[in-house]
Amino acid sequence: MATANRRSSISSRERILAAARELFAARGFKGTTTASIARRARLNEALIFRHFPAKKDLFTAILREKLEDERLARIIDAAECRSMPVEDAFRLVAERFAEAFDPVFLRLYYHSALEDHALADAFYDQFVSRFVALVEQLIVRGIRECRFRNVDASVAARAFTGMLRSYFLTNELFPRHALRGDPKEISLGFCDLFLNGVTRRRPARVNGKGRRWMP
Amino acid sequence: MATANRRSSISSRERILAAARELFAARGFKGTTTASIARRARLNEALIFRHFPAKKDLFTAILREKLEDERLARIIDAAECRSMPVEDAFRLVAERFAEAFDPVFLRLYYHSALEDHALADAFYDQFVSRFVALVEQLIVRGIRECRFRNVDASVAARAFTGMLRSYFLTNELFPRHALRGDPKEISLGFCDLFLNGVTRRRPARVNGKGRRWMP
DNA sequence: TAACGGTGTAAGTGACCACTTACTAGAGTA
DNA sequence: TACTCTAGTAAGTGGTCACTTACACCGTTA
Repeated sequence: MATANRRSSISSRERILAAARELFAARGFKGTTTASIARRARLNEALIFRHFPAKKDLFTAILREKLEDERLARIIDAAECRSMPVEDAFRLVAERFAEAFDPVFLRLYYHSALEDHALADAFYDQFVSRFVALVEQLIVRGIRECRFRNVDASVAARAFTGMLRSYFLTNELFPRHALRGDPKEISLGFCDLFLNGVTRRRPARVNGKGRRWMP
Repeated sequence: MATANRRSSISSRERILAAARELFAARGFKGTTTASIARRARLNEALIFRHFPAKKDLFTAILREKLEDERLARIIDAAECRSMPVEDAFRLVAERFAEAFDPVFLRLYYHSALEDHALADAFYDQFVSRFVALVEQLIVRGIRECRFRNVDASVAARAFTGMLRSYFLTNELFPRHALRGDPKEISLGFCDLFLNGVTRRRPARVNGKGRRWMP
């Protein structure tokens, strides 16, 4: 510790948080030692306990930061969506989702969900379920405006958000199998599939009746 | 320990595996102690180390069991799908997925994926990626047979499998927000959405042109 | 019956971990 | 200068953990 002497406690607090965020994300709560956090933050382990009464409080502080993230709040703010055609609203929502995606937090989030941490539930309440609800409202509106079929809105909302969530989760956890391409474009591809499905519309030249067409 | 005396080593091995499976699933690898496994299996901790050289070998034994699961192998066996219309193949695949779903294993799997366990990757290679590949082949076939639009098959395959995976994952991790209803029916609902999308087909009475219809 | 091997156990053991204690260094202020 | 307050540290401490050791029990077989 030749140099490091004159450092404000604010910056050391930030350094502890940053180091802890990365380590908790990579190894989970139990898998991360306070000694390793101190090592990565390049400061003494005892300092951690000056700033946070216990290891678990450090963990909750990190999740809480996200709970107060304004960028995330913007995604579930439906205001702008109301004034545009539903189809465009879907595209906007998908793009926003791709923008807000944070791989470090994703890992933290699933770690804490699996470890049954109360804050993961809080995060779900505050963001995920409201995001699903926003999508559901859009679908209901689409049906009312006769643009959408009369589908089950809650199932459809899960389907749409599921495509997005699963895509980002898999890309992060299994990078070897990640889908190549710009995440925003792929998210827009999901929009197209969600809106139109894969089935071909009535073909230009009808050469059969019912559901049986020739290949 | 009044009674328990005459018990075969086979049954104790099974009991160790069963106890470990539940605990690892609930708390992850680091979060589970060998003492707690012994307590749940109602036997002495030292016995665990007679059957498995180390804790991690117990964990890998559990994942390996799944890797050899025949029921899972059936899902990605495309044989039966080839002889039926693509639409029906999708419904079959979705139903099989719902049948094979195992919540205990799901947790184990994501725990090990987050903890960067090599066997999680092996599981992805052996099942998940082959499942996605099967769906992708079905889509390619649907396009070739002119039943499907000319969509990007790999994106569409992720979309379809993502709906299913995300639905089951969320139901397990956030039961308070679980979608009510029979999982098989909901999976079939996803099929419908995937095949047809949400957008309404050309309406019976056309009362406008372009994309702007009246509500 | 005596030696053996498979099944089980109680009691460690050293390593590691979250957290504490008791201390130093220096800046601000009277 | 003397006091105080804050930032920082080295060296514990008690508890927990994965894993080991040494031994008991008992059915089988030579």
